[in-house]
Formats: sequence, structure tokens, C-alpha cells
Amino acid sequence: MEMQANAAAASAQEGDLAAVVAHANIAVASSSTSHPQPRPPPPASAHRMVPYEEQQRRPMSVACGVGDAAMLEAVLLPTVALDPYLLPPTGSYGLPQQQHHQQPLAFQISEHACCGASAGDVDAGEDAIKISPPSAHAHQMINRKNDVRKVVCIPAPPATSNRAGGGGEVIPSDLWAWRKYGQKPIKGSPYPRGYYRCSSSKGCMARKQVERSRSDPNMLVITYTAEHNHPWPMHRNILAGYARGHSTDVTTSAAKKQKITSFADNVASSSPSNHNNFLPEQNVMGCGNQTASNSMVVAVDGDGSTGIREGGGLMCELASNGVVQPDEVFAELEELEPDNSSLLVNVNVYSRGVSSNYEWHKL
DNA sequence: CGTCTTTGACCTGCGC
DNA sequence: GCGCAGGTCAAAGACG
Repeated sequence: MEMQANAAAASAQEGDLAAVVAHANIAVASSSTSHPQPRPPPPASAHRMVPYEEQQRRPMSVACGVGDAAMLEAVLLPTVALDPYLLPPTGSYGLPQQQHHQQPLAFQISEHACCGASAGDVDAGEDAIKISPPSAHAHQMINRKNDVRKVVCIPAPPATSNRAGGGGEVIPSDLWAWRKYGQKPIKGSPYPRGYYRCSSSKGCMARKQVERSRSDPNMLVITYTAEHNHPWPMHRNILAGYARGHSTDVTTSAAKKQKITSFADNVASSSPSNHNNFLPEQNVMGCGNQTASNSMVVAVDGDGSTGIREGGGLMCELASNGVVQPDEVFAELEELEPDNSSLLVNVNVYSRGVSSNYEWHKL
């Protein structure tokens, strides 16, 4: 366990974004795949709002401006239950059930999310992550085939033309392995819509559509359709997707990929006991210790009335007694991946001088 | 070699 | 029934 956690930290020190993300993924995957069984619905407590006053009272809090669901996922996943369309399993797949219930879950998903009535008419005017809660019917769409969709609006990285003839869209990873199977121009929108399906499992019906908001090109509208019917992806699929998908935007090399793959393979082939060692005590991003004071709040508000918000961005606050220190990880990310920093949506990191205290602000 | 993106063709649902 | 638009398929080629 310790060795693997150290490997993650060591990789972070080497400044490889892909490796860091991969390690985060793997840490989750190694835990989740220890319990390959159908995922239960997220607990109702997942959407409990924590008053701002309570957040302020919390010692050793972390406030982070986060604009990327993937970022949230990578950082917060081990202790957070989020939209099951977005996150890998955290219930029976992930944390042991007991700990899952003990978790003072405080991940906030606003019910004022901006998601529109249809994927083609989403107004993503708010500069914040907007995630439709699984239980909120107002944020579930029924398409013409009567399947439920969920829409996520996130700040979009700047469009690039990283491949000749390609759309050049930079899609923030949500850590599932997606394979693009189509792209269509959408009437009334200058931006094409990309179609992705889960590539982790052949039988998985999970799909997502990605397009820029026609009203706010700085926002990406991601529509998820169907759920994953398999555990959190691991081994090489997710890594291959990540490495390729960002290869032209993120500094990569054969050596780095080899490192990532090797790490993944090692984890994948390690014993179940090793898998369990990643979580929850020493998860990669240090949100692990399951104590009553270890909580996290993310408020995504549409009206500013709940949660904490600053400068129009998403504010996240958490108190962490984690083992691995995230400031190192994200400082490395920011330092070494300037071109990819947009994927992290300006998550500026600084330390307060106390090892377990961090603040991330969108400045 | 495996997995990926790209892209034109095809299929399907919906409105008129 | 027809046309439009959205969604999917599958072949070709790129990438590591």
C-alpha cells in the first residue's frame, strides 16, 4: 500500500500530469474493482447542503475554485458521492459500505444547475460546474427515445486545432474511458457535437455527447446517457484513452507513457489486498481519513444563495486530514502543464504553510 | 498490435 | 409520406 501511494507521490513529483491523473484513477479503480457488483443508487445524503456558516467554522478548511468535473473527481472522488453518471462507483464498488455511510458526505450539487430542457438548448451562462442531481427530475431530460439523460455544464478549455481536420475540442477527462464514435454539426449552433461511448466495456451502454454551449462558447455541455454497467475502468483502456486524447496538448513521451502503463499494469495485477490499500486511508489526493471532521463542500449555485461562491466560480471547501498532500500534486500540475492548465480551469494552488491546509481559489 | 479519431453514409424519430 | 435533424455505424488511417 505504502509503496503504491509513494509511487503516486513520486510520480507527482516528476510532474507528469498524465501520471498523476492515472494514479488518481488507479487508486480509485483498484478499490472499486475489488467489489465488482452493480452500483447502488447514490445516497440521498449526497446532496445535503452545508450552510456557509458551518463551512466557515470548520478548521483546516480548503477552499478551492474548481471548474472541471474531472478535476473534482480526481481530487475528491474517494470521499465524495457525485452524480453516478460522472463518477466511478463509490458505493459497493468503492469504499466499504460502512465507511461510505460514515462519510460525512457534503458534496454539493446545486439544484439550480443551469442545464436546459434539451441538450441542444442548454444555456451555460454560469461560470461554474453544473451537475444535475440524479434525483432531481427537473434536471433529467427525456429524449425522444424516452431514455433519461443528464446534462453537465462545465467551463470549456479553449478550442484548439490539435489535429488536422479535427474539431480540436479539448474535452476534460471525467476519468471514464470514452471513445468518440461520431461528430455532427448541430443546426443553430456553430459548434459540432461529439458523440462518445464508453470504451471500458463492450457491453456498456453509457454514452455522452459533448458540445460547446451556443450561448456561451466558454462552457462545455456534456450530456450523459445511460449508466455504466461495469466497475471503474482500469488497466490500459483508460490510460490509452487519456494518453492519446491529450497527447498533443499535454507533454508526453514514450517514457512517460511507459511509466503510466507500467504503474497501471502493476496495480491491475496486484493482489486485492493491495487494491484495498489505496482507499480510504491513503487515497491519492489525501481526502482519505474518515473522520467526522473530514468533510468537503462544493457549492454550485445558480442564485448564489447557498454554499460558498466567489468571483462567479465554483467554490469548494474541505477539511482534509489526508496523507498525500495535494498541494504538491497540483503545484506540479500547474507548473509542468501550462498548456493543459485550462483543463484544470485555473485551479491555482497555494499552501498556507500547514501541511494539511490548502486553499484553491479561482482567481 | 490495439485503440483511437475522423468522416461520410445510413438509420430513426419527429413535425408538417 | 416527405424532409429535416439528430444519432449511430463502420471503414480508413493515425498514434504510441
